[in-house]
Amino acid sequence: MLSDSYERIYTIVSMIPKGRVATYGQVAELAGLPRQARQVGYALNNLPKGSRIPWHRVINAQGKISLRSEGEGSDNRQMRLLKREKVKFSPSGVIDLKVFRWEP
DNA sequence: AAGTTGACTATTT
DNA sequence: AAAATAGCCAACT
Repeated sequence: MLSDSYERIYTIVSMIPKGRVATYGQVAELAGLPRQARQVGYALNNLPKGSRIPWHRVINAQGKISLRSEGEGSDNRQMRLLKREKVKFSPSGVIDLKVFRWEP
């Protein structure tokens, strides 16, 4: 049984258009849960199995990937998926939020 | 019930 | 510029 907050978060994340990204704080705010960026991450960690939520389009405010076991390796699923969405990464692996941030 | 944890963010070192 | 600190608040144990 998932909390309502989780469902709101999943709903918002599902709305992120292809080729765009959103920060945790932004998702939280859009979901009606301001200041609860952490909760967004928490929710994504508990992603329902089999859901097609584009969790890879959610990144932190620094424009970087925030997965718990990040590691510098290029084999991060998230980065690969984002590249497939035509999202550009800086040489440092940073996404230009000025360009790719989702603005509803 | 009370304390710990965390896919965060902004501020300060 | 990068790393540590503080603030935040719901979910988890």
